[in-house]
Amino acid sequence: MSTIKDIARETGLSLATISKYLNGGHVLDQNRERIEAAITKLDYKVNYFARGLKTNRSMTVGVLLPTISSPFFGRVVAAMDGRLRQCGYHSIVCSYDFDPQLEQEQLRLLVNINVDAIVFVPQQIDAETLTSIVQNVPVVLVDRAIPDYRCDAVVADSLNAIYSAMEALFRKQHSRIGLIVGPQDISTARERLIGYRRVHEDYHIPVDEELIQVGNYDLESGYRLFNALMDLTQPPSAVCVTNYDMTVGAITAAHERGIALPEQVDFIGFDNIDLCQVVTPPLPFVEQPMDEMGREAARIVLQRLDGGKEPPQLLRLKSKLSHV
Amino acid sequence: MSTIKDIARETGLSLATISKYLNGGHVLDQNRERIEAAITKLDYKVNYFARGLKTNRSMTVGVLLPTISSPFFGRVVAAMDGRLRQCGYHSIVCSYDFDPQLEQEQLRLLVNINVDAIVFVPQQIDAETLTSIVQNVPVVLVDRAIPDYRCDAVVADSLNAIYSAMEALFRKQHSRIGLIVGPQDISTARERLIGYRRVHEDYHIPVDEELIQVGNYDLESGYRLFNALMDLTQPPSAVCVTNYDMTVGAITAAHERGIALPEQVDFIGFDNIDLCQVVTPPLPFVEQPMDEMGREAARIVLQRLDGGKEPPQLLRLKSKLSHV
DNA sequence: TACAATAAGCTAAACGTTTCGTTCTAACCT
DNA sequence: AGGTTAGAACGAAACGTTTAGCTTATTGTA
Repeated sequence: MSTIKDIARETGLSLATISKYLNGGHVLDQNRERIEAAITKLDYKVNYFARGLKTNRSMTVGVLLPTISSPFFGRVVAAMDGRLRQCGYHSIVCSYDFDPQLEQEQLRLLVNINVDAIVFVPQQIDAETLTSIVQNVPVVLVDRAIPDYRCDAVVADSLNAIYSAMEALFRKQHSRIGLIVGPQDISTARERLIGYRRVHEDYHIPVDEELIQVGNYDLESGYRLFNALMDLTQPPSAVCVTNYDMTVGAITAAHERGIALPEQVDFIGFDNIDLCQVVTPPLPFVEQPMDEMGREAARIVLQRLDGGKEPPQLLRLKSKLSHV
Repeated sequence: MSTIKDIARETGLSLATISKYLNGGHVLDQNRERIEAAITKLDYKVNYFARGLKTNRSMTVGVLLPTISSPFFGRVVAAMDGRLRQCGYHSIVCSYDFDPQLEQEQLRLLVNINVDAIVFVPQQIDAETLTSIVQNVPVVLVDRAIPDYRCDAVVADSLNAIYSAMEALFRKQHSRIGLIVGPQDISTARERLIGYRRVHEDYHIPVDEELIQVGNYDLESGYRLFNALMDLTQPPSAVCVTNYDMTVGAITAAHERGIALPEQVDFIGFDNIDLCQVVTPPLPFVEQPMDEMGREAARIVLQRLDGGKEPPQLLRLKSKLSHV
């Protein structure tokens, strides 16, 4: 591996000049050419470690997700990465596979490898632990907040999303609407349930607790809980499902029972753009602003990396109902 | 941030001794305690950059995937990461979102940040480009091979997987079997098609080209191509779909048309364990050995990092048909 | 023509580790 | 008691950059 010294020797210039050029500084045209030539000739690459040691920057943003196989997070990260890349930063992704132990470990890893910022979708961790692990590195929470932890966060407005979905169904004269919601230790899943209750309150429609089914965000629970709803002595006339995988499960269950969506049971899915659009007729779904979440997360990260000292902001982005 | 020097000062020991201890060396019990105490007191953490600069190792494995939202790759990576973690290595994931430009860029990034090895699911890149980007870093290909590129690779035996799936259907007297297969620039998708043709040859059953539908591995194409098969003047009596998302699409299409799987049209899915198991009756599917692929990839990586100089190996792992 | 102002390049010190070769200490043997 | 040896600790150099402070060359202006 050749170093900056080799380039200096080859070109007859000093280390400082080479370094200056590499970092975007101005050098004489003639020297620029010489340096370029030497770089290609010797196949020089800057040493990441040496640079990091001096600058204390890695130009790298760590991303920690509950799982690596989620279309939702995949989309958010893609949007974010695109934006960061434009500014010379790169994303590095880790997942903890829903394991609370690993959640902390991976966080420690990111800190250890000196990422300049951390974008984090938390699950179990509490404010205190997070504080103790991460110091001096800006953290941006995505999709979920952590109670009592002060930092930037970008979330979708789950409460209003469900609220409008319900309103749409109320307008169509439904008053018994099934809800398949996620684990209640996830802040946004809680919010979705709150939205469900609040809209009932506001419209003076009683909530039948039987209609609230708590799943764990996977396909199987969507399938099982949709069936559970239909097996009630008094089944709902409409069902709203609140994430990607459970939407697949619920639609499959409906199809199997020969229930025509949305004619026999009205239906609103969540996040699963592909599936909801592909079925005939297309089904309405709540679409969280994935690209916007990614872009905003990137914006905040860049702002912090630029030394921004504003108080932490909680950004609540609007979800939208695909169509009614 | 405190450094090893602070620990030395605090304990009265020399840099060398602290470093030795940090790297697992033996020191007097009394000193060990002093060092430990100083470390917690000063909240010392080794500087990743400085260590890397000296050792030329990052203890980090870069993983590059076509997309970050795939249950298949997610599972493979999880298995791999678990194994690597046991040996003190960590995985760092990037994706190129099916973008050939980004595929190269991300590869360069991984090289630049000095990962010790690269695990790579390639799509478009050719041997020459890859060679020019990655030098002196062991590469392990996963799921797909690259023509003319000599390196370790771990793939599932797609050819035989499809072969056995077809045999199972032949045994049930099907002779017109639809195939929904992936893009033919992906090596394993090619193999799956070859397996389809070969088994027909071997069984002396003619191939009707109409029955071969080439999709692009997403939900929509599974849906559309299943419908295309059913719309043939002479539709197949069984259908085999060859990845996760297209399996969702195909099952949905079948359900919508009121086709009972597997009674009216026999069916074999791929990879989508959740969905195929949840439907009633459960549908057979080809299950690629995701965990094994991950573990084997890790094993090879570790072997290379340990200086292993064996010739590159192409590991072809057996897929299995869930049940008949 | 002389002088300031600007641009370009240089020297050398630092960043925080690891590691080689050396020195010190104490235990063991004959 | 003298000599040997193993174990522990040490001193110092090196890894490949960046950057502050300085020198030299060039240009424009009075």
